Amino acid sequence: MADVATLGRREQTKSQNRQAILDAGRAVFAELGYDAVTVRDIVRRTGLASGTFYNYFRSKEEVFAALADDGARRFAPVIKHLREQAVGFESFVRAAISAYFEFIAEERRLWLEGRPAGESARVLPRETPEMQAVFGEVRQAIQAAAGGPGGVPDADPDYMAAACIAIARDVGDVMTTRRPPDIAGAAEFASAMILNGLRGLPQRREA
Amino acid sequence: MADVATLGRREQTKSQNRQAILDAGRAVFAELGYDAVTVRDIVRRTGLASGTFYNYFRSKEEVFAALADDGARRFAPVIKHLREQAVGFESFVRAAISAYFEFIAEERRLWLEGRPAGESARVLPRETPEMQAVFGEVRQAIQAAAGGPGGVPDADPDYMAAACIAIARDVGDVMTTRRPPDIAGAAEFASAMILNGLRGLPQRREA
Amino acid sequence: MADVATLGRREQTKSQNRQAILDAGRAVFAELGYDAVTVRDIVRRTGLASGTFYNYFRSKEEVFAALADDGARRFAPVIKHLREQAVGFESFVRAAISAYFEFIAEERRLWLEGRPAGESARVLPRETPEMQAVFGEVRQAIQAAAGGPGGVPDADPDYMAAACIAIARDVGDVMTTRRPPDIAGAAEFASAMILNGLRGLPQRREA
Amino acid sequence: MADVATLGRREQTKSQNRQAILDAGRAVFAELGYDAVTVRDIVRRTGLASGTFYNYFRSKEEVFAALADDGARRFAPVIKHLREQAVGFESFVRAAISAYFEFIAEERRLWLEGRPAGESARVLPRETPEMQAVFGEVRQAIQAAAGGPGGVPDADPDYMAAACIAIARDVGDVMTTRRPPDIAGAAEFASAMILNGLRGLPQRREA
DNA sequence: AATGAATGAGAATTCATTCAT
DNA sequence: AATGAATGAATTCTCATTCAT
Repeated sequence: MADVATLGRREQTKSQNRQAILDAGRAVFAELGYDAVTVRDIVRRTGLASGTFYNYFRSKEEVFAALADDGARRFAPVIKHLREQAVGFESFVRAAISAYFEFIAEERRLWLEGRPAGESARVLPRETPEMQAVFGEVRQAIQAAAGGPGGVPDADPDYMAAACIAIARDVGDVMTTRRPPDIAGAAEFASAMILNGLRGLPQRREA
Repeated sequence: MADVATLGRREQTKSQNRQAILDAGRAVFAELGYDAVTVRDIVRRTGLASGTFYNYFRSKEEVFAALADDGARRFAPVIKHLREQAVGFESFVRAAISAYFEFIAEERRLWLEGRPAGESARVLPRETPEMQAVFGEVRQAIQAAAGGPGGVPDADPDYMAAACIAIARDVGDVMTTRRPPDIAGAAEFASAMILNGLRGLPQRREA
Repeated sequence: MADVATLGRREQTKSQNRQAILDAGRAVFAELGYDAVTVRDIVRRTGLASGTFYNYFRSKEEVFAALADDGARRFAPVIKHLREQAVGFESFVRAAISAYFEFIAEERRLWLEGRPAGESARVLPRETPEMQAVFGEVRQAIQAAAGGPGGVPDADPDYMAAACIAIARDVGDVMTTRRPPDIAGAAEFASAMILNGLRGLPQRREA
Repeated sequence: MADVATLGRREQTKSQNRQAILDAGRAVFAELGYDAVTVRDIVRRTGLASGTFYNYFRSKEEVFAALADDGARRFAPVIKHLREQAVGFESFVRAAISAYFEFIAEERRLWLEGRPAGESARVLPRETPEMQAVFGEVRQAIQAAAGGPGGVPDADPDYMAAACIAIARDVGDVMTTRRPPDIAGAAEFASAMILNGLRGLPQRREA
């Protein structure tokens, strides 16, 4: 945690500083939530001088965007892999939900670990830039698959994407509040809800 | 508990100020969004002196909470009425979803009406304290009905409530971005997604 | 000098604060010059809290403008009196020039008094908001009188005003650098330059 | 003193950088005005590294001073030529004023050309370092000629120089605000004002 | 209670200057 | 010499909160 802060400033090369800011940003976004975060919070966490921040980013918005970008870059292949790996839409949904639930349970665990017992999470893992990016990927995947051969019904793709992500996100949120979180049970629930929900949807064209 | 008619003059003024602050809070939360709102914004809107605010609330958080409370009190009977009116869970879901979608579409319309064309909505109707309260009511309703005679399956009630609300909320959000919003279509989509989704859920007890 | 700063804050009434800011503004504008002055400089000088400044003015620009306004209000009657008092334009010019030169010599004297010997003036008295206002008054007076019965020639009034003020200002500047300043001599010089200069001007209409 | 041809390669580069900084300084002083200019502005314009600036100048003040020096060196012969060319003081004044007014009108025109219509000039040509230098030259010329055979009266030379320059400068400023600027008229006005003004001046010695 | 001016901590941002490379 | 990232003091401005009236 204090690693970055305890490094001498001089030793940090240029790209290390950029990374230090991103790391600090990730940490404080997770800790305080996007709106509560100030540029100062990020800077403080890096141990850099305040002016240095502005050599890399113009605002916390840019940091968030860069983080989301990073996330998208890292997760896009994972999602892609999941889709290729899976036989049919159903197995894709189950795999994606499981991966997501495991990820947020782990994030939550890490978060609670570093905290005094009384303090409860203020920010949900799914609000991190990375997760925003993942949601974007999934949305695109569903929208692309709508009405296609994968088994996704020919209903409104925006509605479908919104509904699927909403279920995963909010069931996941409930799951992470449980001690211990029942990852398998929650994943089974969310997957069933999504798959059955989609299955019964009215088709857009012809019966 | 204390009837308005039984309040003396002084208490009248007192509660008028409280109400003025709540009204102002509702307005600015809707206008600016929770995070962007400052106590000054609320106070300015009331015309009261800034110090007066602190006679009634300690922070904007308290105002928001009071508003949500108000909402809960006002909407609880509406929800109840909807449930009593409906024959079975399905017709309750359809009625509730339709009512909600109509409400947010109307809110959105009113919002856009008062704006120059270019400006897009910054705050979603469902983020208002009142809607938070409605979601709470619905959550309780579903949780109470789980596994009961109304047709709600015997699955995890927290997950079910979360999933149902999530679908309604996020499909509703997508709907309100469309010009014109297809209320009936979106309601049909969300209802089908919820009802079919729930129907296929694994039961908790027995096979 | 420290009077204002040593007063307790509480004792200062609202209008006293406004005045304190204006006084501080006048002092620091004279000391540092308009561009170099920061809001902080003004605030520091008042002993008030930084936020208090913004209860009265939005920027140093507003302070300067208020000061100039003040100056205009105070000097307008003086100029007017000078004009009424004077028989003809010539005696007005002589009186105005003398008054001006006496004023800046005095300002300069006061300024030097409070300074260590080595330090030279950084800001000319004529750059104060008050003097800006006076120049404005004089400009209007000359422009109004052009071609009229007072003896002001019928040449371009803007050019005349600019030239007269320019002479007074710059000869005055040179005068104040002399030890001791020869007020009478400089006034005689400037008056002669202005009056003879104007006298020989080509008329605008007819020979 | 050191001829360019005698400079070695290294010195060549050195003086190229110095010149680049001066050029950039001239440009940004003209564009932004002295006070608004930052060292960064100058450096940015050169394309050099920020640290390099400090190998040549210690501050923007030094750049301005060097520019003024340059100007003085370049304009001194021009002024001298004007004086030698002219028969008598009057023709010198007329020639100098005309040259000056043509110069600032042209500068103004060039400035406005590169601007959107709404934007008005922020920096006066006469505030450039070069013009400061020219004024210095003229001041010396007048001071040197005072009471001499050229027709300059035997009055206080500092006052005379100040008054003449003041008239030219401020009438010129007014002229450049007019669309189109009446160069000939303004020059006639300023020349007449100066020459008649000087003519009537009280002599210093003898009655 | 109500008032509203005063407060001062804290946020964003800029920029002259340094200094390791 | 040249480079240019790092520095951190300085500046503007906002806002929750207090408190004398």
